[in-house]
Order: sequence, then structure tokens, then C-alpha cells
Amino acid sequence: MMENKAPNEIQTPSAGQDKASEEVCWVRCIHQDRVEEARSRAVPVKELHQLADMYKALGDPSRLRIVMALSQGEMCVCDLAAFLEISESAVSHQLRRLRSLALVKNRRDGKILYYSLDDDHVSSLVALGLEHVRE
Amino acid sequence: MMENKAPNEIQTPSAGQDKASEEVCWVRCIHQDRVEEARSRAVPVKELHQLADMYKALGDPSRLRIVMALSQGEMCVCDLAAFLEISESAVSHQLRRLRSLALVKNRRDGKILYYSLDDDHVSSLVALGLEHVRE
DNA sequence: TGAACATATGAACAACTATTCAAATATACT
DNA sequence: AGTATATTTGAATAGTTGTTCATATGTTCA
Repeated sequence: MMENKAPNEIQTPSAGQDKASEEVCWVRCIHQDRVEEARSRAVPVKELHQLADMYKALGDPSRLRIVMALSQGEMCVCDLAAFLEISESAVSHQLRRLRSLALVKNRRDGKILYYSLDDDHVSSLVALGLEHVRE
Repeated sequence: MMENKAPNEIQTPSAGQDKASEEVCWVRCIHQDRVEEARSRAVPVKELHQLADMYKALGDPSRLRIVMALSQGEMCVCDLAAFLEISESAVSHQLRRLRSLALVKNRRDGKILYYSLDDDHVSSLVALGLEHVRE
């Protein structure tokens, strides 16, 4: 049709060094004050990604079921595999990810590794999430 | 030696119809009681997926930033695009997903659509998550 | 009516992810 | 030593996802 370019061309600041504290509103924004307010309250990037990674970890049905199962007590890998009806290898992969995020921990007893939740925040999170879903 | 819990047998469930279809404990599981306990406490599949979808939605940095920004008040699409420094189309796509999960809602005022959080659970979730991350 | 604006939508593509398979550790028992 | 169990790890792959681009829809105002 008519447009051959983006409406209201992005006014990229000439050689603007992005990322850091460059607060150039490079697109038209209607409420610049709110944008800056949001920027000033934004959490550090590292925390943001940690948080996102945690939610992403809980965002998979298999991992979520693992966490829910563990909220009732520790279980070993083959128990979880039987519960989830997926291979033990798959469970192990998921547990590794959950462990790297400090969501679960394990203890060894002989050949068996018992997994459990790392702290209470996790089950609180799930409980709160269920509240939202069930409302 | 101490606990000889009769580890297992690859046992086809004798009374084997659980709620779902054919559930067979096709792997050895060491603590069958715990597996069954977990099964009995498991939330319905639909709720499980709703919950997972919600966490998955929060598991993306862009969407998470949107939610965090909106927890301080409503913003329109172009504000959010300016804040996130991504295209308005991308923001719109993400907002659609958040809206389909009842995490955000919008109201129209003329040409402008103002987005805000749908309920308080969302910001509580994020706050609780931050607690975990920051500990 | 039509231009301009604000947002939504569909398609496409790269990037990511969850699972499986095969092979590797690690521990216990004989 | 060796065998069996319990779990981990790496590679490969099918499936999913976030963004961009192009276009469509809906609204306001001249």
C-alpha cells in the first residue's frame, strides 16, 4: 500500500551507545515519564535473568511435576521417572537444571541419590501459582 | 542393610486402572509408595498445564519486564516497546500471550490501549520469586 | 473520505529446549 | 577382579518459541 517504511522512522541516535544508561527514547512513546519511571525501578539485569530462568524452569510440565512431587518429600531418580513416566535420563537432565538453579538439592545414600526441594520459596511459589490458576 | 524395603519388582499394577489411561509402572521404582503418594496428590492435568503455561510466560525476560513494569501502573504498547527496546509488534505478541493467560488486561482510550496486571497474584509471584533469587 | 496513528496478526526464520539413545561414572555386592 | 544397580553425561533430533517483517484492523481527526 502506501507505506514503504516504518511509520515514524526509528530515530536511532547517531552512534548511540545503547545498553547502559542511555535513555534515548528511540521510538515515539506516549508517556515518557512512565517509561523512565519503569526504567528507574527496573531490577538489575542479572537478577532479571535469574528470575526468568527460575520461572522458565517451572514452566515445563515435567519439571513442574518434579517440583510438586518433591514438595511432599524426597524421592530418588527412578521414583520420579516412574511417577512422570519418562526415562530416568530425562529426569536426570531436568534435575540437573533444577539443581543448577538451586531449586532442588540431593543427598547420596549408597547407590541412590535422594532429591528434595532446596528451600521453601519453591513450594510457596507453586502454591501461589495454583491460587491464581484456580480462581 | 538397615532398611530392606523390598526394592521393587517390575510390577504390572494388579488393580491397575488409575484415572488416566493404561498406567504401567514400566520402570523399576525403589519406593513405590512414594510414587503412588505423589500420584494421588497430583493436580489435574489441566491445572498442571495452566500453571506451567503461566510460569513459562513469566520465564521470558521480555515478558517478565513487561509484568514488572505494569506492576507500577498501566502502560500502553508503545511505552512498553520504548522501555523494552524491542519493536511494538513484539510487545503486542507478548501482551497477547499474557492476556490469554489472564495475567494482564487492557482498556481502550481512543487509539490507545492501556495494559495493566489482571490481578495481584502476579506481582506477588514476582515478588516471591525475587526473594528466592536474592537470598 | 482519507490520512495518520496505535495496535494486532500471520508467516517465516533463527535460536532454544526436552527428550531419547548410547555410553560413561559411581557405588555396592559377590 | 567382575557384575549389577543407580545415575549422569554428550550427542542428535524433533519440537517449540521469540523476534522481525509485512500487512491488516481499528480509531481519531482534517
